[in-house]
Amino acid sequence: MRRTRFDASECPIARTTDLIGDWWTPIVMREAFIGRRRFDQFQTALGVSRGVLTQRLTRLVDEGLLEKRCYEERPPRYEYLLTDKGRSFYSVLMAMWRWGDDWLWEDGEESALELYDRETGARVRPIVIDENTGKPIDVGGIMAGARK
Amino acid sequence: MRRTRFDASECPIARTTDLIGDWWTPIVMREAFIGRRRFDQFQTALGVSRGVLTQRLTRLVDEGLLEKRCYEERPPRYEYLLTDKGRSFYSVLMAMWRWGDDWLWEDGEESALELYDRETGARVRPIVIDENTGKPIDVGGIMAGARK
DNA sequence: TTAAGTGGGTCTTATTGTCGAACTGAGTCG
DNA sequence: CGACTCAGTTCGACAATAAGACCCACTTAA
Repeated sequence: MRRTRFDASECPIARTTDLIGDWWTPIVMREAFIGRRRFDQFQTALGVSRGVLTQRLTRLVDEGLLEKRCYEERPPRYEYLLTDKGRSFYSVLMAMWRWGDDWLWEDGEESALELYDRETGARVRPIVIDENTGKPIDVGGIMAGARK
Repeated sequence: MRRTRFDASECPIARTTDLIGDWWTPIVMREAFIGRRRFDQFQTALGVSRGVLTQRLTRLVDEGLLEKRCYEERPPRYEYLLTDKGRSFYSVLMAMWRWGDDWLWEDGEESALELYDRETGARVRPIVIDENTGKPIDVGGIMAGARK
């Protein structure tokens, strides 16, 4: 049986899950944000099987998060660049970072990595708020409903 | 071969991926936020195979996002409740919502669902910012580095 | 001019994961 | 008694992942 697809769901969470729910995919995107571009850069950085990497990069290109560009004709060489859609996915990774950093280390243990502002060097802590009111998002205060 | 695990990675994104990278898992969490509690509520709402649902709920309990509680002794009946860790995962789902809503509908088409403030009824648009400066998170401005 | 190397993949085999449906089992209801 | 409910477990078929071998177009070094 084919794995259940969510890409035609009404729910944005489900559609996003369909795209990034493949094993490795969020981590491939992370590497793209770090600046990796070429197949072998991804492959050696991640140690992922070449077959899986091919499938993931191809899907991310198909979905428009990455763009495959030939940067050299002879011999033919390609690179994978972030598109606007791909770049804006950074928010999701940052939300994942924050939650993972807050909850996925044992008490006493601390994650070794932190986020910094490239200009000021200040520590950055991602948080999800409502763009309109500036209030933090919390479970109780929000509901989903039909578009008015 | 066993699927590659990221739960011991140094990177919070990778650890989060390990947890929610299972097919169905983010959607099970979504249902928990909607208020589902019992096995059959999840199962009929989602149509997921019962075996997979069992595995997902068990893992979410093991990882501390849900708590399994017996709410009736005779006959024995259980419910799955969000813990603090689970509730705080809402941010990640909201970031996924926003990105999916922005990018996963064709031009001209619009998603049918929106988020509303439960009190004011105003539309809510999640956005990820830096908690310290209030500035939106963007790719260029941030770097990851060793904890100082 | 052949040998080794590089970038970007494909192919194969073995193992895991997922799907759908049927089955189990404790307990309740009529 | 038989039917029904909740909360799962079990099963066989099919899909996805891992690891590594292989391939091909070119380039560089000997």
